[in-house]
Amino acid sequence: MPTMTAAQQRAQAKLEYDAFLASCPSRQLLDRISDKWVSLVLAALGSDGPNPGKDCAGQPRSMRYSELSRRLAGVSQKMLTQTLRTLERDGLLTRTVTPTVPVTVTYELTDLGYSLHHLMRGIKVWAETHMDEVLANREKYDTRTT
Amino acid sequence: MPTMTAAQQRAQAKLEYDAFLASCPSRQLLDRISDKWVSLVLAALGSDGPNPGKDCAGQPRSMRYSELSRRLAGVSQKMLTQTLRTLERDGLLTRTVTPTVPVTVTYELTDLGYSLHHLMRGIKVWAETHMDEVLANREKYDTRTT
DNA sequence: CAGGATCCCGCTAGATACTG
DNA sequence: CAGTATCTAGCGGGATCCTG
Repeated sequence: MPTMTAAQQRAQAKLEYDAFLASCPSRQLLDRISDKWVSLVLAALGSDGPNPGKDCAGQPRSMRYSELSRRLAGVSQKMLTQTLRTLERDGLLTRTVTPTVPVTVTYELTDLGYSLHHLMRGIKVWAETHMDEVLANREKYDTRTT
Repeated sequence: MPTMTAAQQRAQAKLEYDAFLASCPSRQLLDRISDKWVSLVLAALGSDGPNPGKDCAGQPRSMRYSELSRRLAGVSQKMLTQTLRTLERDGLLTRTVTPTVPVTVTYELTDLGYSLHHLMRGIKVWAETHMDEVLANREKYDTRTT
């Protein structure tokens, strides 16, 4: 096993983690990012809300806590805070505290977070795009006489 | 109450579904596909396990229940069955029962499921790829004296 | 404004046992 | 083999109150 190309070594290193294995850390990571609020937070931070047409402008957008809270309709402060904390811990976003009169806290995606944003946004768009199809499939499934 | 404002109608027409809204069906769909087992099932069905090198060959791969059970280490029959049922109901995969001596059941992605597979696989790969980075970030976060 | 802390309910995931 | 059925513990997550 002496000769191994650099590419092979790199490939091996990449396969180091396998989310199919229960004990693999990447399984936990997958579980963590496979979360409704995570996907929505990332989607919100990655693109501006009011004008979704001009998406992926390049630079991440920063948002305040209250902005996020409003954008993600129905989220509780607990879940929002919790989600933001874990995302910050994982290095997906940064939390900036500005000591203004009432304190101002802004959140912004890191490069790492932005890389995931692209994927997550795709998931969200998929859900919105294929909603009709899925709905139709469910109806077919539920009304089959079999 | 039957009358809807013009703004509401326009909003409805423009972006029929918006996962940011709590009441939108796509929010539920997003929640459903934002699931550990969903992502793993889709990842498993989309590409062969033993030889992941020859990925995305074009036609979906069919797998038996027991195959999936083995591939997704740590999954309970309940969760696997439940996940497969909902995915079937949503039209993401097909369930085929072959009345052999011991009954044989195979699962296979539909075109719709395959379209999602690409995205989900990206998420899984992302988790495996950036695991080290995330782990490092966590350590930094936990050991900061601030 | 942006959370921290606490209580507590509900659903869900897991374990176990049974079946066609 | 490929599930279904049942029971239960655990915790995800909402509601509420409080703070810098």
